[in-house]
Amino acid sequence: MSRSGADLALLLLGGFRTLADRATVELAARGYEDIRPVHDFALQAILTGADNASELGRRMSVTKQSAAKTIAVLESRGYVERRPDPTDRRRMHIEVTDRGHTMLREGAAIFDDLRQQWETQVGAGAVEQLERTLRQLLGDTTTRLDTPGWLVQDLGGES
Amino acid sequence: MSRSGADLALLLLGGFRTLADRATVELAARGYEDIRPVHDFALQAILTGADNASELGRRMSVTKQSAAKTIAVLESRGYVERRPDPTDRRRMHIEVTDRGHTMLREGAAIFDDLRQQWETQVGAGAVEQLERTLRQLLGDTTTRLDTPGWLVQDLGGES
DNA sequence: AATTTTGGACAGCCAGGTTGTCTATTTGAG
DNA sequence: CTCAAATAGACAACCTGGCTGTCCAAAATT
Repeated sequence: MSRSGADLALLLLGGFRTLADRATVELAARGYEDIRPVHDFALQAILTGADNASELGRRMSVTKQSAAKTIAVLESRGYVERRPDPTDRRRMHIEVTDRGHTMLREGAAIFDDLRQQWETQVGAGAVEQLERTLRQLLGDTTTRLDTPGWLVQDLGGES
Repeated sequence: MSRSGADLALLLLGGFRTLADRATVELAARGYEDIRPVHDFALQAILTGADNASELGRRMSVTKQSAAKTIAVLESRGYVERRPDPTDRRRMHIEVTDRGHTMLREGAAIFDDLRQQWETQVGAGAVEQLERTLRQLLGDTTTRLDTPGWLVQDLGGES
């Protein structure tokens, strides 16, 4: 029964939110309470070369001002440090701290874990198939994951 | 090659964004320039019984204040009308206007169209499989699609 | 009749984007 | 070598779309 296209969109969003929300909860449980997936991804971008605000902005498809704000948050939380670039005095070089590295590792582990849970639910083949289809559909589209204010939601504490 | 769980999350988000962004563009092209999928979904909720702010809030898992804001937007754009409920003078009854109905139909058509495009890209079977898997994984989780500020993005006008 | 619940509105706050403006520095053209 | 253009970053002001808190009027319940 071919459902509507809107349903399909909702399912995709639901899938992402489920993963992201659970990851947020897990991260919080491990002591990274003030962090959401966006920060995780930003950190990853920084680690892989986007070591200044302008470049980070380009990578994440947001303005450099927004990128600077994100960096400020990461810095205040102790995940990165900023220091003047010795060769270009306009730049502030961004470096991921030890805490940042650790958080990144934990984050990746959590996501991998979630993926595995899904595999036990529907079989590894189904998850792979899902990924393959999506990859094929999206091609090389870069996904910007900006301003998901909703990632910060309560997540329904089991009060 | 089993990629990381984070990739999977990004793919899901990317899939949703692709659909949502394209739908926004299409809607705009058809004269609904000030509308994003959230409004579409809110309208749908209103149509199916959430005919007052408090109820709409419950349906969309947001506060009644937020729901009221959304309604105010929809009203100012002419998609709904508010009129006092004759039987309960606390309530403002919300009604979808003709324009609202039309927009809803167009929106659904657009999403269906996008889905069909995907089917021609990867085959109807793959899309169905993807849906089946996601449905299985998500179960009866209700997806809240609040505050996607990012749905409003430029979408890279082809200047 | 009095209390509790509910619907709605208003104010103020926050996050995370945006544009616009400005300075310092580097780069590149002539 | 000099001067113009591009780039990095910061600051301010604004917008959207959530949130909480407070408050009032109208049900609903006791």
